[in-house]
Amino acid sequence: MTFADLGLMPELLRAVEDAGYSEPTPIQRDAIPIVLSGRDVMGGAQTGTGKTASFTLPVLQRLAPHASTSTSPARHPVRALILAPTRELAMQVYESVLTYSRYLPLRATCIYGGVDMRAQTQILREGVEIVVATPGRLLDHVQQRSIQLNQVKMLVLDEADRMLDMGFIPDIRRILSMLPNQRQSLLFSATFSNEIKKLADQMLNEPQLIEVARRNMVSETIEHQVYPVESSRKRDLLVHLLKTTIDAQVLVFVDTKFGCSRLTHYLNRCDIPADAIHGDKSQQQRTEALEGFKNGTTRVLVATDVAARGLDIDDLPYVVNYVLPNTSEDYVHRIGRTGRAGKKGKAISLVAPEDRSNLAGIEKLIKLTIPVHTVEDFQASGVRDHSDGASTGRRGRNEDNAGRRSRGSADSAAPRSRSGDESASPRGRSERTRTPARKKSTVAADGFDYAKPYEASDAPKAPSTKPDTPSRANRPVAFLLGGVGRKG
DNA sequence: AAAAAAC
Repeated sequence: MTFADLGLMPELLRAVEDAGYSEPTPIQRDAIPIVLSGRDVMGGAQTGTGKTASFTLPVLQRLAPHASTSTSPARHPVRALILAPTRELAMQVYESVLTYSRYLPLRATCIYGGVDMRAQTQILREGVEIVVATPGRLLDHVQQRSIQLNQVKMLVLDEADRMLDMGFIPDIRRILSMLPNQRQSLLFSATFSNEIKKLADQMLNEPQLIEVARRNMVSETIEHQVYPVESSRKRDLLVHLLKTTIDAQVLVFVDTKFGCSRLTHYLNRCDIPADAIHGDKSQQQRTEALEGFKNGTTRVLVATDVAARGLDIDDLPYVVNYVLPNTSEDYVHRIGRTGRAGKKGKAISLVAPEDRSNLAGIEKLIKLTIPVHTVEDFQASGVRDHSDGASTGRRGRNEDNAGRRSRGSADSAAPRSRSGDESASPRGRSERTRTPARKKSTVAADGFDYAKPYEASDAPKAPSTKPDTPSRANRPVAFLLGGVGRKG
């Protein structure tokens, strides 16, 4: 199966070839012919499946008959409107439009907030056939009369479930009310909640349902890992992982904007170059941060959920949940930044005892019991009801993850940590229970030898660790990381 | 309970 078999025109085939693609992905195979036929589409697909091209390509082809080299604005009315929930996502879709429209005289632009309106207004006045936008700024332009939507014949709602979460529904409704009823509408969503179905009912006309991935499924190329750790030790565990097991680019998710900045600064203090992206940064900083990460300049990007959805980063091998997301669905989205397009990825979650129920919810959603990994001196107990201390133990089912917390007898079934740690912490202690004393094996669960000296530059300058040891270069890692028995 | 999105 080739792109030509899907009925795409030569101008688009050339652009696809230029971009280096030869074979359509499943969602492209399903969606492109249907969109070309003019039907409405309700599309469900996990990210990294080529979803964006599955609508940008046929949209461009549908508009191609209207392409014009004329400079008259009247010859370039807005014919296709694509809405996305975040600015970065809008930009990404816009880039896809640019990539595939290079051999067609169609004009496109991207409209979003946080930047000066005047340049956008100017481009809109000159006329564009395709507008990719976030809802707020689009409405702003509508009010300023710099854009007319009464010629829109194609509407795409990307990441519709996210739009719902973000309370965009009133904006969407307002925008819908300005569009002609005679139009083709495409709605893409990672999940099909009742809310989404309701929106689809109002927005779509006899839609064809395309569901490539089973709902709420996660890519099978992703390896999930859980590291049980007290909250207070998370940052040092992360530093440790970044210096040992995480040997490549990583996207680290946190729960708040403040926490995002704080963790980024801490990593930088530990000589780990890291950048941050969150909603309180200027749009320029956001754009630059994402750019640096996408082109590989930045190894560690710390992000809020602004980066949780849809962002397509080539070959991202690691995602870390420094804090578990608030909803299980968000876990699916976050980790979907890795393991894309059939590539392998690792999703590492640092889980504090208080996040236990959250973890259980995630495991229930993804129908997987995530193997627990431990690093000597960083582990915490009580993260899972009966399997704490398990190293890479693969437990078949999660049948009894819930409702067993009062059963002290679970202890006897608790597997031991791979590092030979026999004193795995008993469950049933209060949360303030410190990590109990344990044997000081120098080789950690991940095979990393703590006793081995390492570069001075690796030393974290954690304020909580005692900085008064003379020769930094010869200090054992465990000590540097504030480790052995410090909290015993 | 936080994040995102218009000024």
